Amino acid sequence: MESVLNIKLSEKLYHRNPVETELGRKIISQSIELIHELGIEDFTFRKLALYMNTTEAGIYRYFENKYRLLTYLVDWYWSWLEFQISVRTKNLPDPETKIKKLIHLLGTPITDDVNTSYVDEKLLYEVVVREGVKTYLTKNVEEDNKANLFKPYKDLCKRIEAILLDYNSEYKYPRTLASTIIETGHFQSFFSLHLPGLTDLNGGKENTKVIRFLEDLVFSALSKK
Amino acid sequence: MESVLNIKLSEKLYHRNPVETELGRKIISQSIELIHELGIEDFTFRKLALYMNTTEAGIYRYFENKYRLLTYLVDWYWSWLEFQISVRTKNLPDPETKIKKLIHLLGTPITDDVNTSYVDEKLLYEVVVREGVKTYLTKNVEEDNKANLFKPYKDLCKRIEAILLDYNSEYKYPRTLASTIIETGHFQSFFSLHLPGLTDLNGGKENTKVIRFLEDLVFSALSKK
DNA sequence: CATGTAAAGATAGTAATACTATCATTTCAA
DNA sequence: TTGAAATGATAGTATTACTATCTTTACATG
Repeated sequence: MESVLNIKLSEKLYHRNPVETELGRKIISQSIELIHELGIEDFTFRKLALYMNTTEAGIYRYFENKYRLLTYLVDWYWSWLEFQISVRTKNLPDPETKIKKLIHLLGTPITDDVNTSYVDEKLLYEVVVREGVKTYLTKNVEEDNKANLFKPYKDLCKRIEAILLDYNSEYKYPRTLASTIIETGHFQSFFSLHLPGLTDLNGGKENTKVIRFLEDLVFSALSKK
Repeated sequence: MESVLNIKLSEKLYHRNPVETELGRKIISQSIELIHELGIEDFTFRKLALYMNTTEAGIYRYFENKYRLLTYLVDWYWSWLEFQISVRTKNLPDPETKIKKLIHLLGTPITDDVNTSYVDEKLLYEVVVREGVKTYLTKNVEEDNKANLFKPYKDLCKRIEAILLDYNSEYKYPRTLASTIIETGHFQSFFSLHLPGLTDLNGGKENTKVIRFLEDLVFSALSKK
């Protein structure tokens, strides 16, 4: 077994399942590196083929185009994160601690998970922060949504929603708050690194300040008046 | 005078100032339509030239590439919105009313402003919601930021920050909350239209539910404990 | 009225992108 | 040993993302 943790993703995402072959797994790991380096706009399958010493046609056998590949990577990340959250909050005593834990998990690029050999989670986290929204902010969202391409994201939102409701079952917008936490965590983390003028959260080590902001925001929203 | 309201944008955004010529203004109005129709990924200068019955080379004389044009449009929108907020909150009696007003302005695509002849604000609003973040979620953010390409966005955040502080001068994250309101407003509005599974805000007319969620979120965050 | 200049139109060309197709070779499993 | 699946090698096509050049139009000024 190459990987202890096996993440199953929709077959609509690929032509040939990349986790089943050597080349497929190499496409995953190397594309994370190259998208990280170039950004999705400048990233091409030709460049990836050169980068990993294979042929363009070979990559097209696995993925229809670079946006499908990106969606695959992002979906993989959401599934992995949901798994992390489920495992790491399971035995926590109360909902408050759970919420703190999950905000922490959302904001912290975890050091490379030894159970997933061909994915560098730290790098993937940065790719998801910068490129993730580009999977759904498109003209064909609805079509892609019908094909269930955003299921892992929805599942993650639902899990977070359940934890939020556990803390305050009266709260009116649990799912909205769930997606807000995820997206806000990402773009504030991006701002603090690259556009410091847009946030008060710079300077701190890692994302500690983003995490504190989110805690403040979430607990004030959830507290009953 | 074609346009009563004149918005001045950085010269780094264009080769030739589009507002000064007939063709330039036509590029603005028609590109909003075509980006709205195709999405920025499928939009090309060639298609735009065909669409507006001119030549590709002509468009390149105004804008370096489609992303610069997009940034121009988005910057225009932020400047226009900041102006709207400043005018429409100026004479309001108290900070609470001002905050409500600005959330309303952020969430509502205002019907076409008669003062800006060559821009359809409703259409532009939808373009900004779907494509806006793609101007800064790139590999070259920092470079573009140095060239001041995001100044209108920063100015808007600062204005919102000032209003938030007016309501509660003790609040620790006013600028972060400002950018959070803007971005959350956009993507929740997008979710409610295209990915209803991700939000509790569907069904309502226009963005009223998004607006109510934001009010709830902002006032809980700002209220002193 | 003549003339100069700025803008726009017309046309062409080039390197890179985004694919698809075909055929040969390797691998490994029955 | 044989056959299927995966990979590699090569080629080709339409489109994209530009740049360059030359002509025409418009209009402003002396």
